[in-house]
Amino acid sequence: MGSETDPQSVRREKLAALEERGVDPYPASWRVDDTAADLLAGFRDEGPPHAARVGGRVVSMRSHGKTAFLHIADGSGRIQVYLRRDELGDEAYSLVDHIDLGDFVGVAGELFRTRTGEVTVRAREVAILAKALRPLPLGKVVEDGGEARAYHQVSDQEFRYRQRYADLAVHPETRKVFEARARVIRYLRNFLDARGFLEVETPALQPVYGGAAARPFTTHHNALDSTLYLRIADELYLKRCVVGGIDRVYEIAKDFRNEGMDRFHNPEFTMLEFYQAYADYRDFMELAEEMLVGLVAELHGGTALSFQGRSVDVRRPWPRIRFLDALAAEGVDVSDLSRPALASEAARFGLEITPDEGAGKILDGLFGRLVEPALAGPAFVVDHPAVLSPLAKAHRDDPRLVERFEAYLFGSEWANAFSELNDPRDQRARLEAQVRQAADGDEEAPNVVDEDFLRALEYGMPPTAGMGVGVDRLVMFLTDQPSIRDVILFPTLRPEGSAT
RNA sequence: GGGCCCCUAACUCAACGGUAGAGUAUCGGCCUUUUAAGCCGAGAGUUGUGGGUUCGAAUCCCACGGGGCCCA
Repeated sequence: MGSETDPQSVRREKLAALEERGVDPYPASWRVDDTAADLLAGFRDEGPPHAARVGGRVVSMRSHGKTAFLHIADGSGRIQVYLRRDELGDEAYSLVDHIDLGDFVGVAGELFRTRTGEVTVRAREVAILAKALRPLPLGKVVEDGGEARAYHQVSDQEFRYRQRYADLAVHPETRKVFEARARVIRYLRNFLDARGFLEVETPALQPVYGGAAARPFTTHHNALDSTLYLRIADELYLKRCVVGGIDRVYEIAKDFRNEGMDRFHNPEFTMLEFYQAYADYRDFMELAEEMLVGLVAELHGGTALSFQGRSVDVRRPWPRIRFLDALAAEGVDVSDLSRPALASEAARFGLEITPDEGAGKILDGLFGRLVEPALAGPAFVVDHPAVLSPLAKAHRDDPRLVERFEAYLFGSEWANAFSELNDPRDQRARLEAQVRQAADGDEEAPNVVDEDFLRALEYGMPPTAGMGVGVDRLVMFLTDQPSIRDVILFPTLRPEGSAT
């Protein structure tokens, strides 16, 4: 295969040539004193020359015979390097012939400003730090008055998701998304820490799954010879913590749901859940508003947020829309919440339902079709029917409803909260009803009652509010990324059939 | 689960039933302040895979694979 101009063969040949000269193409270390960004920021035209010692990946190269310019990129940004044969000597300069785009190099020298005005490291010493055997699809990037114009960048989404390492190496803006993601998570942690919440870790491997309606991933523990499930939610364990007296508790963790994948769903995703004793869902609406307003200010300043061409203002307070009122406003008859009545309403609105879908599913479907798309600005949907929410407390004013809200943004739910159900008798009845649903074919209902959870509730759980936040989706909104795969470093993909 | 769209050189794209091309990248040559460096020259493809229609298929049809978008 290896014709002489095939990039990978060429690189292997250069590597062999280096080793023949006694140059280690993968040295153990190279002391770095500076980052590209610091050097550029700290440069002064007057005064003695500023020493510079950097390392980075070669992302562009212009060789002129006895001189060469290249740009190297480190974690902070990129900086130009200027190599002269008369200053480096023939032997050191000949390294230039063995450097390819994508190689890591170390450069020591001093800063100067070129004729065209770019702050540049004039090299006194050059070393190859790691030879790249595989070419990166490096497009050309031109700094144009602060704006980086890029040419011929890889646009193939599959490549970007499957080879995120190359995507990151080639697209600085991809890294920006993940820096923003880290800021979001840091903000959430600080937000809760500052309010006295304790961060905990609960099991990802669970003998009984619960806390949400979803099909689980199933696995097996060999030593115990027992089936275990990857958690679909943290809820039931965090409530156990509240039973134990951790009045304010939270967890940021991966949940796993064995369901379809799309722009808003990845099989493993990051969930924040937090619980506060002696609070109710109304308190948490305030908290949700504070949280999002704070995040928007943290990431963008101000209260404006744009997502995929739509712009909203997140200023408080947000409208509170009662679930059944919203459906009624669309013409749905919600006077009878029995399954037959709802099924006929669904038919009237052209919503197909299957026999195993209960009243809750139908309500959910009607709501998703008729109401959700219109919820562009921040809003709370509140007071859901009890059938939809087996873990929420019955509404103090209307026993058909529960004390629950979902926070919406850009037509999509990003948070879900209840006044938590703490009556162990009511909770048992609802969990047993779920198991019956499972027996009737509902694959999203848990198949056994979590007796240990009920035991915990029987010891007594104070009145408590709880909220779950889909962190990935929140990051999508805050970073204006169109797909959940753009905010997960290594999203789930179908396994590659054949390599290379 | 259903519908629509995409897959051509390493990258970005053209060719839309009649010989598969360009720019970048790569390779060789020249070049001591360039920056999408420049000039001269070269190599590079089982057009995602498999089948079919046709004198002839990247192009039309079918299946499969992968991806994207929309809907359930």
